[in-house]
Amino acid sequence: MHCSCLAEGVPATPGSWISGLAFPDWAYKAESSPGSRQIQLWHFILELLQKEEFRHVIAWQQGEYGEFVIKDPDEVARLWGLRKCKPQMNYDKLSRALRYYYNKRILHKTKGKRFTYKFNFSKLIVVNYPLWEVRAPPSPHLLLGAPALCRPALLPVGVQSELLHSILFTHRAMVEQLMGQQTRRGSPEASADKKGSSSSVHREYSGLGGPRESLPEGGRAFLAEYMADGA
DNA sequence: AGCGGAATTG
DNA sequence: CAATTCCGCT
Repeated sequence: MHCSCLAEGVPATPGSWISGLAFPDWAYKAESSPGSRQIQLWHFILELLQKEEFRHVIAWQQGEYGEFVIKDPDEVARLWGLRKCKPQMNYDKLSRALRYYYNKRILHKTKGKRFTYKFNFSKLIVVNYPLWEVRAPPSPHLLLGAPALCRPALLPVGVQSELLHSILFTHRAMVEQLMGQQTRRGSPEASADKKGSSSSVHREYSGLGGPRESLPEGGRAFLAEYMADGA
């Protein structure tokens, strides 16, 4: 169904990992056990954030990389309680859970801004994924790792495809907003094919710095970004 | 609104 | 182990 990533013939040594390329620490521990793991709050947040039908409930803060605003705290709490079968959930409890993420370095609070938090995507992220490429960084927030651009990266075993999906969408959405570039050709999104085949996320990522060269080695492209803030 | 300790839970 | 519940403090 998915994950042609690891079966590409490249020896995927668990633990060893192309130098300099990594997900944030917390991205590794999503669903360690096969299939059956309880949904995590940050995962759920990411999930809501990537669907535009919740734009009025929770959304990325334009201009700030990784920063999001909970526009309707009660509704988010209700949704979260629905997912976890916790009808007594409210924003007070949910926010406590979010606060536990501070120490875990997953989130931190944006002081002064109401209901505003920020993901700690502090590290370079490079993903081996079909037909994805990001080029020249017009924004001061984005520094493209030139040496990393044309180097293949393996997905670590911990990162599951679902999470990968979320992170990819997260990146695209945030990059778009950073560029002030809501312009999409046609109608992308994962609307059509969420499940199905491995080739579900085919989207030409153009518009980031004009015309590009063709993709390296037969359809494989690499997404490379630095997140703005440090730890 | 936001923080974090403490006890509890599955 | 990641919340959930409760709550006193600022």
